[in-house]
Amino acid sequence: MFSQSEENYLKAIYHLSAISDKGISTNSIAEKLETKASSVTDMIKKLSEKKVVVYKKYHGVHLTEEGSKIAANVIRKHRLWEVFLVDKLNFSWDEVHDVAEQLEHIKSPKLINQIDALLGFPTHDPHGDPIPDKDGNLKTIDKSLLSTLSKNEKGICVGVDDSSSEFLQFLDRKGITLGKQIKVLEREDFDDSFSILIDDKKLSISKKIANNLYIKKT
Amino acid sequence: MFSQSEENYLKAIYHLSAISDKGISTNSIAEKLETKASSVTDMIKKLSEKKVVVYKKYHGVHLTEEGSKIAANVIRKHRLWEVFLVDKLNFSWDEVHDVAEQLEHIKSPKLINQIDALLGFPTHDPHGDPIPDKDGNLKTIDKSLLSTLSKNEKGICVGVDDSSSEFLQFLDRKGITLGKQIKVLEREDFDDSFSILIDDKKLSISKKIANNLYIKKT
DNA sequence: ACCTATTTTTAGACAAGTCTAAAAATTATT
DNA sequence: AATAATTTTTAGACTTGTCTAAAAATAGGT
Ligand SMILES: [Mn+2]
Ligand SMILES: [Mn+2]
Ligand SMILES: [Mn+2]
Ligand SMILES: [Mn+2]
Repeated sequence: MFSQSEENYLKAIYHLSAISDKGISTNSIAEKLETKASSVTDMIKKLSEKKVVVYKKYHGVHLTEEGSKIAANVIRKHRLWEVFLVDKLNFSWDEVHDVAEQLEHIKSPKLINQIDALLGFPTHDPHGDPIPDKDGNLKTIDKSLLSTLSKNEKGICVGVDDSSSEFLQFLDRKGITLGKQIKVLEREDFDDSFSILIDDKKLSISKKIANNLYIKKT
Repeated sequence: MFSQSEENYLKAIYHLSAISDKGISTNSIAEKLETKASSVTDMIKKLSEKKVVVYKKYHGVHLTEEGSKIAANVIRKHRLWEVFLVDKLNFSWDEVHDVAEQLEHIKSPKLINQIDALLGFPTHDPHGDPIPDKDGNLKTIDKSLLSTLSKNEKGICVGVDDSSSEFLQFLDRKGITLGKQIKVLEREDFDDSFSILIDDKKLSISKKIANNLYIKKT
């Protein structure tokens, strides 16, 4: 069995692995978990003992097959709970993360399978992130950051890169929610801002926003 | 904020207080939590520092107003989650306890209030135990152990004293579930067993069972 | 290749929660 | 009231997970 803390480390390493595919550095884990590098080194040794990560001193870690499965399962639980909170309990997408961070550690296979069924076996969480299946496999859909679209390209909002409540509430205020159709009217080379069309309304989108919103081109 | 462990101690003391109303002994807490008396003494000191129990060395503890509220709230969460598991996720009444034991420690007022609403503000858990309201008040219904009924008395099954899955599964096999009408046909003085009528069928009930099943007389 | 800046690991400490074994206090028995 | 049995507390130790400060290794720049 793995402790809450161990699960959080595995999850962090899993997420970091999606970007770099090299050994995951001690510092990057520390930053993600808001802890100190020395704590990370300690924990990594323990996880290495348990055969869920491979550790080469001074050269970072990567997950073993088993470690990867455990991490994917925690992420599966996290995202299913997020869907539950939004679909069944009227939470908004910017309120779910902290609660899911707790719920993801509940140990009961039946519980999460029943939640999965109750929700109709959803494939994505409220932020557009894919939900791993029971074996830990997850299919990534084809999506692009808004910032990579060119003038006149169209698409549907399918996800966010930053799930902070500040960003999500900002999107809410602008009327941007997942599923909405958008079209790029203009790219401003000057400040990398965008002019887009959404709900038949023209909207100005800063560089920062464009770098955190995923679009599925149509 | 209170840790998972602290919450479990408060809950144990709360439950023990329902029976004795004298100072709760170190040993009884240790037994309930399956830990050692020395560990209990340590924890009690900490809880006393935090003003949630009153502690007199060698003479046991009792909850303060605040401690009682915290305990009632944990119990409220435990029982609401149990109802959720049975009503919404097809758990049977003998499967819910261990999962609820984990879920009761999730910290999110909104979460539990929404669960409460989703369930239609239930007043009792699947074992017939009352659910405390938001202020920690709980109304006890008038119920008697089957073992206290006399010949020809009638009533409805409203609760169990022992919630172990062994006992609950035993009741299931006998066809005894909450809400069912029963009538005492005979009391055997020899072994304190009972002969009862349930679903128009005659059933023999041992002393042990009669001591763990609550009836609301009608 | 050498020096410097950065990253990572080690060493030692601490808080929370638990345990065993021994001492102290309470309660029960004669 | 004295002694025996039981309960409770203390003392010291251990585990998990964390931290700070110092040492060691790596990576970068000239
Ligand atoms: Mn978490
Ligand atoms: Mn999410
Ligand atoms: Mn219960
Ligand atoms: Mn419980």
